Amino acid sequence: MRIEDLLEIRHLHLFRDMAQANFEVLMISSYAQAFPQGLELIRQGDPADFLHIVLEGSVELFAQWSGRECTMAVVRPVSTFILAANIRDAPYLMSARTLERTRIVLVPASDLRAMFRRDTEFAVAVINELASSYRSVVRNAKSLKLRNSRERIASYLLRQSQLAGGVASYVLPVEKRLLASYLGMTAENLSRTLRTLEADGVKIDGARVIITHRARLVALAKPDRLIDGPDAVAEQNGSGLPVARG
Amino acid sequence: MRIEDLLEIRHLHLFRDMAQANFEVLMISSYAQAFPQGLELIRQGDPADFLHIVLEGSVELFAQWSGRECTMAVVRPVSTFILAANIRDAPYLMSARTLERTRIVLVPASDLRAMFRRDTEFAVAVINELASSYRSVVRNAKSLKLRNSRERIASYLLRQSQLAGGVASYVLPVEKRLLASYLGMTAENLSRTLRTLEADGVKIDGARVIITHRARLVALAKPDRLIDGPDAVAEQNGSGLPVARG
DNA sequence: GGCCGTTATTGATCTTGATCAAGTTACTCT
DNA sequence: AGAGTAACTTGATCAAGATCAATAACGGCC
Repeated sequence: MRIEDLLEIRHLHLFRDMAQANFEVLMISSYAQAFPQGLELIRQGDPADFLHIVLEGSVELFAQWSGRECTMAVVRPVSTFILAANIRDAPYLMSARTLERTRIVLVPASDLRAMFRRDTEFAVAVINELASSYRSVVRNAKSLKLRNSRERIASYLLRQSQLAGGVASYVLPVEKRLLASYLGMTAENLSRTLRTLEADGVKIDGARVIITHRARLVALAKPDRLIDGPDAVAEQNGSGLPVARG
Repeated sequence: MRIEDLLEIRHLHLFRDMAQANFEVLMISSYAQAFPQGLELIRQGDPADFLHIVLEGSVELFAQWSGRECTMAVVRPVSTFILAANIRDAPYLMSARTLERTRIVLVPASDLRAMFRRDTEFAVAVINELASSYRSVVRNAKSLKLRNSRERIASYLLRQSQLAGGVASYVLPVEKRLLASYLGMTAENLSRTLRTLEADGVKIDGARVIITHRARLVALAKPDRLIDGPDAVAEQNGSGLPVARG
């Protein structure tokens, strides 16, 4: 593995505080690998052998049931995914596929499980990471159960604006098809609703979002810090869609 | 606190493996308290000062937004809830109210956070608890996004039957109103759908469920271990509704 | 037992969102 | 550049589920 990769991984909350020697032990049995676009990295139900760290590219986490499929999250560099399955030594609950050419580091799950018994700082980091992930999914479930699709779209658009620094205009970080699935609706419905949202203070031009009347959009979205954050770690791990850039 | 309460708490996965001395440290600053029915124990957004352990009774976890409300889980003895908020030292994402007279032990969150730095076995237990809770919520989100309400009801009924030991007849462990909210639908819709499910192998008589043609119900529910479990810890913590008794 | 408030059911209607079916635009690949 | 594919949009229709309204059943409580 490259030196610069090791440094990036070392900067993750998960690995930041552990002893250098222990970090090296973990990394010695890990390896980086590049995957082409559209490759299924993980199939739900498979045993969780490796913690995955995305170095470059992006990965979609999705779930399947009875011939249906939905997007659960998109993971961007540099962050880890499916930590919980590794820890429980249980089958993956989600599948994963690359959205583009992606470079990933694979850390053997057995080494992880051994390590947090030996390194307290690492154990604490794992605890914090899991607690954050848990809270992210709870937020997500709240949004799904308490909001209708119009409100989910509005709050998503608003949150992306905040994450990009409060800008009024930005580009959607993912395809609309995928966004629709993430928000729990069909692509057609997203498209239609985006159009009707022009009356509520946001204009869509292709992948570009322009907030024309923030107050009106806020009145519709009713953003709530207990659903929409801010939550420092939520956007870094695999529990949300990636951040938009202005 | 009573000796028998301490013993029950000690048997929880979370506290089972830690050193006795450390357990006592945690318990010395904790206290048990009884609450009447219908009391709001926690309001979402409040700072997470205490880990809650239910000794007797039952507690509903619910979420509110914009005047709407939905049930997220029901916690039964003996188990803990809102561990993640305590760990993150962050506001509660969910509210909690007693469904009946309930006895609860409150453990100061600051003591918890100090303790998993000192006791590795406790840290490992916290890691396992959080990983399980995370997976439970993911299962829940999958069910909400991939299944329609008819399928959610069918799989819920089937799962309860399994949890009660594979019995063909059992009593619903919660009010239908609450079940409807947990499953993400209105009470009217649950009522109506339950009726139409008679054609699919399950009969409802008040709170009693009688599975008349299991194969037919299975064909509709398409139970999936990656959504419906089994998952040893899921039912013990605050991530699911309680288990039915036959 | 009978009263009262809550929960459950049932029916009628309405809204939201899904589905089906074209079209159009955008992107990729050679 | 142009063909081919995939993504997006738009319209028409349909189905699922919500809402509103009224009644029925249940569960505590004196």
